[in-house]
Amino acid sequence: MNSSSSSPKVPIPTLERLATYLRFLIDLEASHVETISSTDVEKQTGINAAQFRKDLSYFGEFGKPGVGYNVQELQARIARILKIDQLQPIMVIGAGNLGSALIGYPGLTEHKFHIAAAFDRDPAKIGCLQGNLMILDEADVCTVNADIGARIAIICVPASAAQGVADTAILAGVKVILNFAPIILRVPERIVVRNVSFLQELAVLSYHLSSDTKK
Amino acid sequence: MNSSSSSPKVPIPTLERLATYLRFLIDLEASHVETISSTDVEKQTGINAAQFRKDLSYFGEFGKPGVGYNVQELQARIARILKIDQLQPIMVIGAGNLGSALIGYPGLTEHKFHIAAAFDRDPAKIGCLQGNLMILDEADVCTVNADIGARIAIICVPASAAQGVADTAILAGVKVILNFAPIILRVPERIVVRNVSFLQELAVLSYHLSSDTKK
DNA sequence: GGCACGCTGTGATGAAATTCACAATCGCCT
DNA sequence: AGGCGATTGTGAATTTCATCACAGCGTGCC
Ligand SMILES: NC(=O)c1ccc[n+]([C@@H]2O[C@H](COP(=O)([O-])OP(=O)(O)OC[C@H]3O[C@@H](n4cnc5c(N)ncnc54)[C@H](O)[C@@H]3O)[C@@H](O)[C@H]2O)c1
Ligand SMILES: NC(=O)c1ccc[n+]([C@@H]2O[C@H](COP(=O)([O-])OP(=O)(O)OC[C@H]3O[C@@H](n4cnc5c(N)ncnc54)[C@H](O)[C@@H]3O)[C@@H](O)[C@H]2O)c1
Repeated sequence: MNSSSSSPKVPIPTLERLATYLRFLIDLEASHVETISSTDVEKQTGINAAQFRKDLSYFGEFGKPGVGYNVQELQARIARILKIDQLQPIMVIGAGNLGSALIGYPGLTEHKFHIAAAFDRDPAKIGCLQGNLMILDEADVCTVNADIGARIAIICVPASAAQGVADTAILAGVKVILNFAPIILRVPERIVVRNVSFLQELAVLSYHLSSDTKK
Repeated sequence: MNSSSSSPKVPIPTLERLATYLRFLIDLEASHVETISSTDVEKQTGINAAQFRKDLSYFGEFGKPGVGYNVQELQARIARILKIDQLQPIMVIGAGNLGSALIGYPGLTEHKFHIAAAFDRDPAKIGCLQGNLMILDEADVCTVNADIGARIAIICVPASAAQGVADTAILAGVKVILNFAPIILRVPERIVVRNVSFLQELAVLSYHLSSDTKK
């Protein structure tokens, strides 16, 4: 109904699934599949066919009745919707266990995310290379980001330091934050935060063990 | 209304929030706060007060009208609901970047999760120590788990290997799976899977950059 | 060419989750 | 002791999300 320029209210779950579709389509493209129908998607991903069509419908019309969707084209259009059709620079703050894992993760580049800079406060880490990325001083976040222009920050510092580095990142021009620290960040209205909580995931799983009480 | 023994239909979002409450309560307890009201929770976490009360109401009555909730007691009861009131054994499969970060993560123990064993297929890693945990051969998952009795598995192997190790884990008696590989696992009905997808999170964030087109 | 089939896009319907609103309860203060 | 402000627990209303169902179009087949 409306083009990708200004979509008024796209449900968050739809956005989450778009990323799943994108991944799926990339894999399909690698397998040289040219066309796919919503029913095929349902068979292979378990996501309801109507759901898939409705998700796409928020952004325009993509498919041909009687045929389906062109894999390559759809993949490109979803990437555009998600603003990852060209390299999207990211800053990582905290180069400990988790931060290092992210820096070394090739999957990010595959999806056009680019870790442009990584920061830490530990003098033993500053100046060291991780892969081909040098760890920078967290005090320089603002000046460095004036060059880099990252609008996405990933926070991988201990909970006690998370609010502080979030504030700094926002000052440096970051618009959205992926937070791995187990606290709820206080940020201005306009800033979007998403939290990743392994503990939360594990807790939900752990709860489900209850049904197997027999054994 | 019904006790913690057999709750018929607890919404998943409620379970996710329970973990958040738990974390929050642990921090409160460390700050020697004894009592808290649902409105306080709203102020400090941003979660609606009625939501908080309704979430708890699925599991019985916890608070006192006019007063609020006893922090310590509530914390203990949520832990019990989530089955993490005593150490919950977990197996990790794949001791690469991400698996290693998890193995070295102290936050797990803090929440009564215990990584009882870690497996890999790489001969260079098998037999090595990470922290005080020895990496075991992935071929031994079944025999080892006969001793350990882990019902939770965390999958940290490449996407191409994920389905295989999931099958193995299920054979070994695992009931629920936390999957970090970017694929949709095919598992029997009774098995609960939760996927953690950093790319999905980043994609949702990246999408939101659109609204800041002015500058 | 025309007909029949398959698939899309979407309004209508249904389910689920969140928020509202208030009666019931508690502890405190006088 | 009794009334009052504060806070809980929860049915009802609202909002959000998922699914259904079908009109309409495109393609290929006869
Ligand atoms: N490791 C995991 O598997 C895991 C899982 C879930 C959540 N987390 C969370 O992710 C965060 C990071 O975990 P981790 O295991 O990598 O911890 P870590 O201790 O290995 O690394 C934290 C890093 O942050 C740096 N740091 C501290 N204060 C800083 C500051 N003000 N500015 C910049 N850098 C600073 C430290 O020097 C260190 O290098 C924590 O909040 C943790 O709770 C980790
Ligand atoms: N590193 C990250 O930050 C990150 C982020 C998001 C998702 N992931 C996903 O998590 C998974 C692991 O990522 P990683 O960075 O740790 O990769 P990695 O390559 O560092 O580690 C993978 C490990 O799995 C082992 N392995 C391979 N096949 C195996 C098998 N059949 N049985 C047992 N072990 C096996 C390998 O030997 C290796 O040690 C991948 O699916 C990746 O897409 C990683």
